[in-house]
Amino acid sequence: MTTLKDVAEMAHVSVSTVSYVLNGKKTVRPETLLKINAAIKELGYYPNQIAIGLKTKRTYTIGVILPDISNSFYADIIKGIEDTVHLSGYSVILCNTENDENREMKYLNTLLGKDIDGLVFIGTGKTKDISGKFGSRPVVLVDRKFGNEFSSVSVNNILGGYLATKRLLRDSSDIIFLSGPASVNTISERKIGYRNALVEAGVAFNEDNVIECDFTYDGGYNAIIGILAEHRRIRAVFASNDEIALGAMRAMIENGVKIPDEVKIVGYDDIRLAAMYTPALTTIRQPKYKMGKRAGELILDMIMNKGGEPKQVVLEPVLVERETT
Amino acid sequence: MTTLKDVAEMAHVSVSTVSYVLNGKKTVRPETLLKINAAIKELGYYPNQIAIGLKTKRTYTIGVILPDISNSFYADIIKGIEDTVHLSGYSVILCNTENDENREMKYLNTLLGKDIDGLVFIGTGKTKDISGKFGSRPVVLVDRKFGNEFSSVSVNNILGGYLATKRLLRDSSDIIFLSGPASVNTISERKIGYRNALVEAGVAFNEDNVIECDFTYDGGYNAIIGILAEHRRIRAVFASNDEIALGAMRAMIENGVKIPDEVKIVGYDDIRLAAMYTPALTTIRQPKYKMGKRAGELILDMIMNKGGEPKQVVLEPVLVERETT
DNA sequence: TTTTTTTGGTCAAACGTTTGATTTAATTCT
DNA sequence: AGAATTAAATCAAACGTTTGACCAAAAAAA
Repeated sequence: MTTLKDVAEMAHVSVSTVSYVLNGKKTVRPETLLKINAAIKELGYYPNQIAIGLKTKRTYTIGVILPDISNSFYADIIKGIEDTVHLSGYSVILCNTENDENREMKYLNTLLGKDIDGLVFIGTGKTKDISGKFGSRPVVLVDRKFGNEFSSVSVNNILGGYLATKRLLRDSSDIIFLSGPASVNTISERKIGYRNALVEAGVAFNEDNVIECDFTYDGGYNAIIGILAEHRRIRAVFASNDEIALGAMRAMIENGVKIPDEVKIVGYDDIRLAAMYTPALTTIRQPKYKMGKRAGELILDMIMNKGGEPKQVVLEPVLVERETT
Repeated sequence: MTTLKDVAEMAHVSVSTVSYVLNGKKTVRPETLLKINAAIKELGYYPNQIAIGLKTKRTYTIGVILPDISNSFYADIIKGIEDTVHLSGYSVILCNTENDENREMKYLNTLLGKDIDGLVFIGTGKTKDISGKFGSRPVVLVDRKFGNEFSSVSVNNILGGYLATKRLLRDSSDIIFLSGPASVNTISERKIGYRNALVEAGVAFNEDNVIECDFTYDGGYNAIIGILAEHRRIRAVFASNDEIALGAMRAMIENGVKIPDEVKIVGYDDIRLAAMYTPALTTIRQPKYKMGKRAGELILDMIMNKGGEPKQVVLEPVLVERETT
């Protein structure tokens, strides 16, 4: 490895001179500049970020903790983050928790030791009290919120639920809500939106119409199979994510119910599959990439300006209409 | 930030003593141990990895360069990598090139400066000569190969093409190969497998049956629409990835051709959608997660054992049969 | 008891930078 | 030409660790 010292020796100047020109903090005589540049090139020198980090307390690295990178929702978010921060010279450390709180804790500690400049945190949601877990560094929460203590970027889930339900209401007032686990915050908000749309339209909210199922393809599938087994008529379904919707559709197709002729469906998220399915799924699009982008901007801002007041940015979901409605 | 020095002062010992106990490199009197541990706890001390890295030349960080994290193929790979290396205390830096060679170059330089311990590289494929780009650190290539100069983990694409074609051959000898860009290595290997299966079965290889299309859903869709427009009869399709297959299916469904009754289809990759589609797609599964896992193991091995001979591991794809055959 | 060995601990240099303080050289002003 | 100013370059300490060399005291061997 070539160091500043090697360069300095070759150029017959001091280490600090080289450092100064590298950082453009002082001017030097044109000829010295030439010598130094020549030496740098000749030796193939590049600065050691570790040493710089030790001195400056800036690592140009941010950590991202998230539940599952192979879930396209999170993949899109991290892509948004990486895309924006890399423009400012930052790298991102990926921490995949697999929804395991212990692993989450472990990563938190690792990252603290690594002296990251900032952290984007998408928790498992199992840990309720996260205050004081981050030390004093900039943190932004994504798709989660804990009061106003931390900066966050989230999307308006109440609106999302409302939009979906309202669309369905055009065709039927009997709408089944295929809910994920009610304990998850985002889900319960979607339910509120669902309810709001209902009461606004003057239709009674009926708890029997909300069915709590696994947050998966199979969850949706089984839920519909269950309903069908009761010989209950289905007219419209709002699924709290797209995979559930797809599973539900599968169950219907298998049982010969026609979509969208007999049943209308709207999902949530707008994952890649949604548009590729046949029939293509109407859904509430989450601005995933944008969430990541805004999170990246927020964290960069906090790093540059040494904190400041926590900011809450909330994005708006949009209904994208396709073939299931 | 609390440092070793703070701990040392509080425990009334020297800095080195604390360091030694932290690393378990020397034994100390039980009472000193107690004092030190107490001080560590009291101060909430955790070691500064940057400083450690500077001294030891070990950052416990590996870089992963890949074309697109929002592509589930790569997402699964990086998940495999992260899962395995994190067990040995390594973090991964994510570098998303967006298939841009300039960005790829930039990341390479950044990572060199960061003093990563190793690099997993999934190039854009546009850069042909990658020798000498990595300096001397451990590198493993995934899903790509450049002679035997570097360690690599890849999957046997010839076998994959063969397996798919052989399955299709059971129903028809007229098999269309929806190829991605022929310039990509993995694709051309799949084509070789396709050809091998054909000749083995004594059916003539017909270049008209291989259709080069975009490596996307739309690519597959358009290709089939094109064929249908020529009133050409389709009996079996081997698509070089699942998205192409899905697009192709869409085109067929729209035109009333029955799958699998009239046309059999097999895709490639086994992405998440494949199983969720209706009809569920028969496909060649790439062991994505395992590829990542093996890559992680390889890089760890190289780090521990200071290099050694480059190893080539090649994994086997498997046919997973679903509803389109 | 004296010498040797072991145990428990400290010293100080080093890793590759940055940067305030300082020195030296070059330029401008009388 | 000499003094004053400015520009260019250097010194040396610091960042938080690790680790080979060293030392003192206690334990074991002579």
